[in-house]
Amino acid sequence: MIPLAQTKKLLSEAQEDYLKQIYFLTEEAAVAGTQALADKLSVAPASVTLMIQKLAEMELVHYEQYKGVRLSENGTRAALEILRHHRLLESFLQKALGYGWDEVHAEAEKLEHYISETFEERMADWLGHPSHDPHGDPIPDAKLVLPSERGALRLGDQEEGFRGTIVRVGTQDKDELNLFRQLGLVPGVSLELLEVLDEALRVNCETGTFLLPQTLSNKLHLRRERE
Amino acid sequence: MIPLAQTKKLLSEAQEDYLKQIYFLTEEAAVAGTQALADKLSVAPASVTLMIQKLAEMELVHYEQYKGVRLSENGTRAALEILRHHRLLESFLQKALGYGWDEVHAEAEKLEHYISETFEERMADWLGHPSHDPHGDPIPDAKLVLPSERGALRLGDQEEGFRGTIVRVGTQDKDELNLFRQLGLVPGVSLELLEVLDEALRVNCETGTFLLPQTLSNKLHLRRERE
DNA sequence: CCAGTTATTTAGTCTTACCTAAACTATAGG
DNA sequence: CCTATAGTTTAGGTAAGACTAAATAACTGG
Repeated sequence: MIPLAQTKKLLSEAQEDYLKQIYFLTEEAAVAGTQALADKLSVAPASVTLMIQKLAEMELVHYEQYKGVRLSENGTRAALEILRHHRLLESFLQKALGYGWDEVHAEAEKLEHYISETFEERMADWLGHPSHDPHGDPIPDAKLVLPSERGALRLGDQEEGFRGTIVRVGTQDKDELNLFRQLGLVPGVSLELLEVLDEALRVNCETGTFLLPQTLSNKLHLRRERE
Repeated sequence: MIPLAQTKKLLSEAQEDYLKQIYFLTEEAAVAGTQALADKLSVAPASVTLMIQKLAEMELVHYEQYKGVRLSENGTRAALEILRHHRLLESFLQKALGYGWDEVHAEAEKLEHYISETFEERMADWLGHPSHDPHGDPIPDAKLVLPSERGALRLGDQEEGFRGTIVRVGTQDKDELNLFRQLGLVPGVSLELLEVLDEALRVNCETGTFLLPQTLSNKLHLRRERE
């Protein structure tokens, strides 16, 4: 009488980090490349290949040599679980423990690997089962389903004259976060796209008018405002 | 220009666990023996010797071959830090997140190694800087000073007729904790020592009269009640 | 005070988990 | 078709932590 296959976790911190990065990279590109992963994780490409092979053996990823890697169903589940941990932690640290907007990430990054399902659940209860974290990033629910993001548009894709409300600041970089906050570009703020330049956008909001480089403007997600 | 020596942590989970156990064992016995540590940590004695040598090199313990081991000043600091993490976590999980009396330990045992000083501090704030955790165990303060335990007596050391109030249930064992709770022996409860037998004590409290084996009665700490 | 027992340490291995450099190989774009 | 680039293989390294077996020290009871 063999017990049910363990959907349960036995993943190391490193393995979870690989899965998370594969998840992020395949949000845009179908498959994740070795080099891109190596950059994100600050390791040599050879290390990535090795780890990917291990993850493939565990059936957490689909892997084709020289082609790239993407998450399997189990891998996606694992990644979403980590994402849920991370984003609930960010919310909880901020709302329950008074962490600052830029302090939460590092702590969540560590703890996401070590909290139990119970901890996850109790945080969700405490927070009232939020659908988004303080940066506007969507939190998978207990069944690991992401809230639908209907109407969320990337600022970088819009045309001059576009007006919208920021719903998400899609970056984890501490400096970028601080910059956004200093510019007053946080979820809830209304904004107008004044001019599309070569490498930047000119935008206007409550706190003023700025030039926003493409790299940054692609990280802002907005909901269109009816004019 | 070399920066100040790092009193800061670079200890592995295993190392921290060794330090913690040495701390507990030397609460009663001046030095901790290899065998006792091996039992507590569920490893072979040889493994303990190896680790102790490593810790001695790091100047976290004082070690004399064949004699035993005790914490150095730095080692004590490290152990108290972990203890503080653990006990704050137990309190916080219970009070803020509604964990049950027996659920807290396992989670705290894991997380104590990974939370930051910030997390520690914020929990302490949230809890109002408690001096004791839900089991009555003392929590070192931010400067790692333990609250004085004046008047706390071990039940096992008392004579027939002794009456006192439980202030601490000094065990981490899940089954023992459950037993104590089922008997109604939790901090705050008043109790009378009826009879001292060979291997057990007969005690009486609100919830009834029981025979308590020595091994258990040594774990109850009480404050004498004025008659 | 010595012998047998027990506790402790040494020595030599093992495993796991990651990582790297260097050499080799596939692939896709000109 | 051919080469630059991205990806892979190979071989090897490190670090942590554990184990067994054998040697040695310490304790204890006669």
